[in-house]
Amino acid sequence: MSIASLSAKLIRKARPASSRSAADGKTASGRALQKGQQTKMAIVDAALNLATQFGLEGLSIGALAEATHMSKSGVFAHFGSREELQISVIHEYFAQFEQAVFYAAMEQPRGLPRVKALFSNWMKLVAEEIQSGCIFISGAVEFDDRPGPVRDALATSVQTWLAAMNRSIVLAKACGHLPADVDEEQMAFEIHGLILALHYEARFLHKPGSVERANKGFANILAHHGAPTVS
Amino acid sequence: MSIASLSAKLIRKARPASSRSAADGKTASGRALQKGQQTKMAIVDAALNLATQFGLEGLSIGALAEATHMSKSGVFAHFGSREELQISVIHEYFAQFEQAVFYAAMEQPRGLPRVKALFSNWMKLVAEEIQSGCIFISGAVEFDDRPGPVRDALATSVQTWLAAMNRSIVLAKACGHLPADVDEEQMAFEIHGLILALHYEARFLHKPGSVERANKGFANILAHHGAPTVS
DNA sequence: TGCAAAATAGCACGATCGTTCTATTTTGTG
DNA sequence: CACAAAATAGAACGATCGTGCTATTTTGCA
Repeated sequence: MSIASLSAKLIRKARPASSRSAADGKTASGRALQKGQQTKMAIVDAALNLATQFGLEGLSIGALAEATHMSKSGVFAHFGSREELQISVIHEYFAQFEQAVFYAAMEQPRGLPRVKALFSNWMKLVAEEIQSGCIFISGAVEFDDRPGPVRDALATSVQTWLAAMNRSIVLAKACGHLPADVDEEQMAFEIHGLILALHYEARFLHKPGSVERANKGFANILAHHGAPTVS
Repeated sequence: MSIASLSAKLIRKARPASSRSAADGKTASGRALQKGQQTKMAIVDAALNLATQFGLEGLSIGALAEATHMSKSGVFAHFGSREELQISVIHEYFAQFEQAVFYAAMEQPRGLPRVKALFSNWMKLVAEEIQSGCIFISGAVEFDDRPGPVRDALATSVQTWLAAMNRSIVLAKACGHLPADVDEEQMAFEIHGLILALHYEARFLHKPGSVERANKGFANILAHHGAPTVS
């Protein structure tokens, strides 16, 4: 399953009202109203901002109500539970991540250029998140050993992205841009480490030069795994 | 400042009662009682267990009281605030970390053997923490942008350890075990990334083979930075 | 052994949280 | 415009949290 097809799946669930009314045959109105979805999107946007800063666990409905100038129950009614709100935030973050990192790199030709673009886009996003925070990283810590739908949504999103990264390396091998004996799992693991080190040392330790070190580390990984040395 | 000297500094503060009584000249007893310190150590131990599993923010005094079979106020009185409790936990974790990773590696001769031992011990500890959690990692996320004494204690501990790692690489260069032009900050950054990737992929994603990938990554880093290829 | 001080317990406080229930307002449409 | 349904607000709930205050017990030493 491609990262794109998963994204499409996430978009479902958008219009539960219309399908339910058709199934019930009870309510007369055949079309879903739009005002609700509209404000719901605004709430999720605000929630994403709060969650990136304070984490998914630090996201409270009261603070969210204040941020959106609504009442607590007004916000709550859109989701039915805090867990659903958190899941909505995860899906929204995943969609934005997919757009900024994955799709943006698809314009590059398959092979090494695309691998480099994927890393570059990923780096650029995380570098911005040094200020705001990244829920793929904070969420991993918060839901380490807390099973449930929130953890599942988080893990699925991350795994989907990491799998996409893996495939791009496999494709680079197929293109002859990387030696055929390269272990893509190993290479993706090392790249993931660079991103995590960047986030840790820059955001938490405020250590200067972390972005450069992550870039240098990527070049080292490429060189070590047999990519042609360039630029 | 060595990691050892910092550890000694952390131990201070242990006996506030005796020094205060001497200063006041009020209380007659010249010696600090021991029962309090004893149960305090037991509380910190239990708190460390809770904190590794649920994070420093997930550490509640109520749960800690239940774990130690004490009353909330009985626990609370030993620290005066939750922040002090969290700081005590951080200091205790740092002391154990220092013992298991740093001191244990000091038996190895300086140079590459000691660098390898430091990484090996670090790896072994984090591999165990796949089950329990690591407060240097979870704490970094929880106190990303929350200034205060807890964040300071956390950051100081981590920086002390990373500096020790750095120094071991510098020493390896001085011994001629690594080329003189090796960038120890770069090398330490990449090693740190491996540890973080191990913690993320093994503990959160439950991905098998992560320990082997981290070890392989360390060998790759050594090779790329010009260490003699061995075993 | 007695006595002061330290250690611990018990209780209650204010605040915040997610959630529920019941009005009230707003929306979209016949 | 009218009317039903959707959207939002308001108030209250039980639970949990850190913390302060006041007993009560335990400790260590003269």
